[in-house]
Amino acid sequence: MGTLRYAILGLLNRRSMTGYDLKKEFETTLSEFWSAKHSQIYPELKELTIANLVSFEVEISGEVLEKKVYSITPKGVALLHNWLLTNEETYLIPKDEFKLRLFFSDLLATKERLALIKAQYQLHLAKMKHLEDNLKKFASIPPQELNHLTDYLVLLGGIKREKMFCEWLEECQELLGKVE
Amino acid sequence: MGTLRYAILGLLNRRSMTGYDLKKEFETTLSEFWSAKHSQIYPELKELTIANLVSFEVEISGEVLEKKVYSITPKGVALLHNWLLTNEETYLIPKDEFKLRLFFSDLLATKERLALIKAQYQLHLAKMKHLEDNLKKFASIPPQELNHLTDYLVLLGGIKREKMFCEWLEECQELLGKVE
DNA sequence: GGCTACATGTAAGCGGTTACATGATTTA
DNA sequence: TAAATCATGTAACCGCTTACATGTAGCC
Repeated sequence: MGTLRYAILGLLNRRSMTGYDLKKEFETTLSEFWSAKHSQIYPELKELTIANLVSFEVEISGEVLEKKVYSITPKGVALLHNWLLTNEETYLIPKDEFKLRLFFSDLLATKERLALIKAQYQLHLAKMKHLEDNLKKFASIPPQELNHLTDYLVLLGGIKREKMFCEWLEECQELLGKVE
Repeated sequence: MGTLRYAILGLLNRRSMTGYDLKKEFETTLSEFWSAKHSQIYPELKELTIANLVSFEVEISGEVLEKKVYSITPKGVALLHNWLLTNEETYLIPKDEFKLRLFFSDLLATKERLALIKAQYQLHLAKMKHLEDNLKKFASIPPQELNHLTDYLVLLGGIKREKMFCEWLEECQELLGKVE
């Protein structure tokens, strides 16, 4: 797939930044749908530079510290645009360790099984509340500006996902509570 | 994590089988929440055997073909049971290439953006219908037997996930259709 | 006789994480 | 002046996929 390169190109298309800035973007803005550690980002930037998809300028921070500010090249923009259009996805079902546990949970006592579900429910409930908190950063809902609208829609997708999990886990709890 | 070993132990705890049978289980029964290729299964079975978590007996199929029928050992059952109880999950948000595309889709024309969403919608709609079809295999809903009930709940989770995606994509279509 | 399914393995490579490694700048 | 953050890299390893490799059994 090589999706990381497009995530980086997409971010650099919004604004020029350093590898460290990119790292922070993955930790915050993109964390809902993609992630990458700096140990993956720096080598990728090297490759993208060689392929002439990005370029960098060295900036001096303070007295001596050199930082590389990366920008997307016209060739990079073209590739990014092309990737956005050619959507040959077949949609891979994400692995779900909790469902695996649930599937084999006939080995457990009813009490243990319910505890497992409750713990998972708490995780998703907390996540949902956290995401709903993020709605506050939008001045109007839905946002009028396109850039903010896509941000909003992605956040909405996360909230819906967590809500769905919570509802499903409630149903699991109810049906499995009746057993024995 | 080393989750694969528990998936295999869980399956062997239900019934003894060959590596090939396991492969088919991953392709069918577990496909909604876990997957593994035979190139991963066979080496894992080797390791599990060395660790005395499973054992095998050679069976002759036809004239000469030897197949290894694996069974879980008491030590394996104990480890599986322990894994089910110690649920130290922190819940990792699954990567979502479509959301990444959507997030950067301000580069596209409205028409192109809507086409992207529609294609994704079709994928999830088809998946949902396919999963709903699978409900037919249950004699009663909800199933009475515990074993079938966990199967049912996992399936239900998949259907709910696809339904959620469809609803979200409809909202995306509506809000982005208004732009410009 | 030919095709599909059964059956079992290994090797190369990719995407990703964890750990190793270093040093400057800012802030409390 | 100590701690947190900024800043950039490499190395080892893990989980997984794709491809390589081989052969049998059952069915039409």
